[in-house]
Amino acid sequence: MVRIATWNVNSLRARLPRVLSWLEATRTEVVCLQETKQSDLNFDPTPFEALGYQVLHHGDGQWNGVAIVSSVGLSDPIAGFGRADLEAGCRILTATCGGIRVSSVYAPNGRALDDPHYEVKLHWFEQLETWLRDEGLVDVPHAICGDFNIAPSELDVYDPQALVGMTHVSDKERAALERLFSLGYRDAYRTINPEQQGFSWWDYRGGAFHQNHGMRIDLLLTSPLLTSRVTEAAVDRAARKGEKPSDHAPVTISLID
DNA sequence: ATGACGCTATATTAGCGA
Repeated sequence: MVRIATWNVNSLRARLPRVLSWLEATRTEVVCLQETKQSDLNFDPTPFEALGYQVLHHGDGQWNGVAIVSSVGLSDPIAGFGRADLEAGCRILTATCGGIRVSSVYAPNGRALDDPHYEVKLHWFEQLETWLRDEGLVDVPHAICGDFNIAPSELDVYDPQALVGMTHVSDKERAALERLFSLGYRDAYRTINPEQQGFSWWDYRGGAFHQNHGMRIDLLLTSPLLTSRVTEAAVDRAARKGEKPSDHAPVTISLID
């Protein structure tokens, strides 16, 4: 059995103690991190290695930044979409862990429907789709894990009415996700839990977590060869509690061998 | 509620997140 988790940590520097204690407590085999907010030059693998993990980091400064932490091997990395001219802010990193291709992704936010960043977001998903096709990744065991900044359906937000006209729930964003499903990928949490709400992000403001005013935007998309192996999918709400939490909780899937 | 909260940068406010 192998577990794969995804966790937007909102600064790995600020969250390092929590991330390390979570790894120690759960011993999750593969963990994809997003928003490390570090450059590769400043990234220190030592504390992960001290716990028996390998780690790869892809970041260039203050914003974004993704990493993969693994105790079951970490090889054949691809940073970004594999070409410097396609790079868009260090938002995707791929490697092989225990025979599974694993991508840690941090999709652009979009900000607002009438903001230029919204088009950047949609374009990034087009690039992702093209890259997945070119690499043929849907035909191998592959998990795309990360903060997609899209809530797949109305079930995945606390109040659909309150979010009309906002990003994360628009038709174009959801269509971008649907195109990944059309390739053959599946939303592992929703496949295992067809009707259960499993929010993974709650705003820091306004007591959103305690009111469970959240969204499910952190997803693990599995290729067919992996979907058939998924036995569990769960959000670790406890990791959103306590002192200095990220505004995201980790989401974990379990795979049979 | 043009709000809240938290993180970062050669900072003492502004940009960004979702």
